[in-house]
Amino acid sequence: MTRFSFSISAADGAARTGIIAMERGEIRTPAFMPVGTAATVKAMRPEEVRASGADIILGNTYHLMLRPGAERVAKLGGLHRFIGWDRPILTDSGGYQVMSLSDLTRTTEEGVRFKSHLDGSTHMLTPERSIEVQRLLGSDIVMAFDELVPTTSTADEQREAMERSMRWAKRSRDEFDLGGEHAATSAIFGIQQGALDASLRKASADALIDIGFDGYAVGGLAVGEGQDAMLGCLDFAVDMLPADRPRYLMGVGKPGDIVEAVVRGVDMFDCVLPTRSGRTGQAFTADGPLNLRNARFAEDAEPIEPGCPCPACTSFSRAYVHHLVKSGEILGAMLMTQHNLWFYQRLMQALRDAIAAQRIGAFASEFLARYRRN
RNA sequence: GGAGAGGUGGCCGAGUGGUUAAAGGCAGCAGACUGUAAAUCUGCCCGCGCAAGCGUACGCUGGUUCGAAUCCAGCCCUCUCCA
Repeated sequence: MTRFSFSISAADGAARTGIIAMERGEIRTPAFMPVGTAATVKAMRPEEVRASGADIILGNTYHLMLRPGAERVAKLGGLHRFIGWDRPILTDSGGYQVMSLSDLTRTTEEGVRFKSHLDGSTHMLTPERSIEVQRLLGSDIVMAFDELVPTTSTADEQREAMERSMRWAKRSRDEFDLGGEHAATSAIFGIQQGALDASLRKASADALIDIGFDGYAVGGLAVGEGQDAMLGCLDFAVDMLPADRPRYLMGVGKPGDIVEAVVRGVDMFDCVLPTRSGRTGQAFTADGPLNLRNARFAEDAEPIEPGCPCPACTSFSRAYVHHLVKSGEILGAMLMTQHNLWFYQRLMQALRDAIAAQRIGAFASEFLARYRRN
């Protein structure tokens, strides 16, 4: 029985590659986790997500507690059984929604009171309830309940939010430890906050380390600060987190962001881009993103990305996908999502291979030069 | 043959004297999307021009008026109902 272990097989500079071993399966790092907010990676069947190379997917506390309800999912045997995915699932704590739905929320020391976006009903999310929901879902990697603020908020607001997040991290850890069998078979990650401020990031990291977590996330980035600012923050923030534990950059990102973050020592990522952009017509390729809605693809017989081994590319032309996307056909969203998930997972495999081959620097510069050329 | 309704920019469809190059929707063209309130959102969308602006435009022709998509006359066409 392996509750949770992280073994690094190779390192190249700050970058590392390895394996997170859990009861439900191994996670190859650096890893990309497709986002399945509402108990589905949109437009994909679980076997298609797996076939793309994903070892783990992400689910969301906020959405699932509102619909269908955590207790209902638990009654039906847990999230894995409910959605037909037997590998690890990481659940977000709902902290992100505190910010993205901030006009509907009120934050106090106890937690966050918010109105459901579904029916307007009022709910309370506390660290304890967030962890309980994640336990009811049967999450493999539980995220501490945190609060993130825009990087443009005042220094006082950033400090207060970070400090409150650390108090909530302690409460999250304590609640997790009361979880009995669930605690014995799953893991919990803390989330570093502190906006772009090095001293706040350091204080946050130290607080988390003092509490002790299985893995450590960098939170509160990729929220509009721009890539330069984000990478500048990662330059110091990542190194503040324990080197022998998985480091997870939440919500990131674009292919270039992921490459840059891996170079800086990040092991895990999640992002809605491959799935959401797929549904809105954007395909990722090694030569940069393509908007398949564009008229120039109307009679293009090439696959979405020439050379790509994914099922969408081996069977269909850009012209067909262009037609499907423009027509609003469901298959268009499916094929685009499938290609994008394959692209992301192939990128992660290439990063793992490059680190193992001790050539992450060369790989990164080659990838970024080619990706940005177009 | 009789009665009625109507012809508006690629399509649908507002608009009944000036603030109308003409609402809105669709189609079209492009952009955005980073721990998913997203199969979503934003911009452009008569021609020429960077722009000010100029030209052309609400079935056709003519008229009323300082001014007409809007009022009048004739003509052409479409639809509904009655014979």
